[in-house]
Amino acid sequence: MKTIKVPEATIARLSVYSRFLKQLDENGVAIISSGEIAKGVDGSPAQVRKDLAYFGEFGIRGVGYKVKDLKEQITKILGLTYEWDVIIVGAGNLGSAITHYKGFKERGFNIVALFDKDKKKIGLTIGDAPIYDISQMEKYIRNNKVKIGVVAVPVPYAQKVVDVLVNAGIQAILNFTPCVVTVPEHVEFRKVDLAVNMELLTFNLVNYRNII
Amino acid sequence: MKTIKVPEATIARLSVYSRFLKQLDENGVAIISSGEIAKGVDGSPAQVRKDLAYFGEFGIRGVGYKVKDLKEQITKILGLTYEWDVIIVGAGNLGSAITHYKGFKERGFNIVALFDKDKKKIGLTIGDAPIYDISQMEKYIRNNKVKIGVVAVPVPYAQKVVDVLVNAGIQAILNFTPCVVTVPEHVEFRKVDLAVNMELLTFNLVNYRNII
DNA sequence: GACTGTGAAGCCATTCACAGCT
DNA sequence: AGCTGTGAATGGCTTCACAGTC
Repeated sequence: MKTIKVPEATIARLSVYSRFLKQLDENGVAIISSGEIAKGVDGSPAQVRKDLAYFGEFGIRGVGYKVKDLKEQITKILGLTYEWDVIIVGAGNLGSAITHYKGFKERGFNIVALFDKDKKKIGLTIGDAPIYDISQMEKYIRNNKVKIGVVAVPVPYAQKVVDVLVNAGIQAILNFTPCVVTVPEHVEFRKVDLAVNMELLTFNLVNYRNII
Repeated sequence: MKTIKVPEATIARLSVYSRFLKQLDENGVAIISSGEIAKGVDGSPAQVRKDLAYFGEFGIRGVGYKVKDLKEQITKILGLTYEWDVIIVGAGNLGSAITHYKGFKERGFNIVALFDKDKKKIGLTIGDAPIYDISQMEKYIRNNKVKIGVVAVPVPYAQKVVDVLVNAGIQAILNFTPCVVTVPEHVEFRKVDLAVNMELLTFNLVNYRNII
């Protein structure tokens, strides 16, 4: 258990390195330098080395990194040596898209169930994942010891859904709803805000590029 | 035209303030302090003031900010006084979810068309937006002077799609494909990486919370 | 008295540059 | 000679604390 603080940006990059290394490994590349990693992920060599240095010495001086070893180390750091069961709350378009998203299964995240309040959807499946009534959610989380929940419901329900998740003992939440929700300290929480990303684009267009 | 550099994090927060102010305005709130904004968006009062100070003096000392005025100012800063036409490349689950996403239309982003290579999808519509053949994309962008494109295609096609967008004169790209793509300097580019967000959660679970 | 606007301080992340291995 | 690992320097964002205004 490390005590020094690792920047969040470092973890985000490790995730990207890890995908890149997986590719390299599949293509039979055995050794790679920080400079080549940097090129492959659009970063700087020094940053690649610094990021890795938070967790140990994985390279060979004068040579580089063994692709297979480094990939495994990062996989372990990111907690991806296990598969994670994930539930999705909200079986609308976004919930459905996330369920189908290839990137999750590839990385060890299994969507095991969706929950919705719309009676017409209950009993259907999306991909392999069944849709259950939201009233069953708390029990399901407890029985199956689900640790990760994704929230993809309309804004007015978000806080209520999060409260149920927390109450059921979920450990981590990824929220796609564009509103502020409060979560107790002991639950990991992240937000993906699509509108904010769009508005970062338009800000730059009008302020730095004289569009319109 | 400002020359001092505004942190990207500031813009992201402005986007959130702006939504919060819209709510307040709809609820008839006329004046608000930086402290109350901070509470509403889960931030700090000093940060709210600093963020706003990059763009001018919008408040009244001893009083606070006029909600309506501030909302309008931020709307202008973010470039949201216009409506933006947006096209989506990839009419799969993700493209479809983004098209339906309420948060975009509310903020002035109109999905005007989708493009796909699957002949079975061509001619269908998602919401109000028609799906066209990808071969028509370049012409469509030129004719309609579309400025923003969203990329939601499988990894192997991402770079090719981006090249076509750039070539057609698109100004900004929001990319949902989890891979590195290169874009020329003059095009605004942002990436939303769902797997990275998930892995930030699992990293924290295994490293700081002893899960598993 | 209350709240904004802001220079200064503090903190955190990235980049530099070089010592240490192979 | 080549590349990693890392302390030091830099740069940037956030927080502090207080002067200025209503």
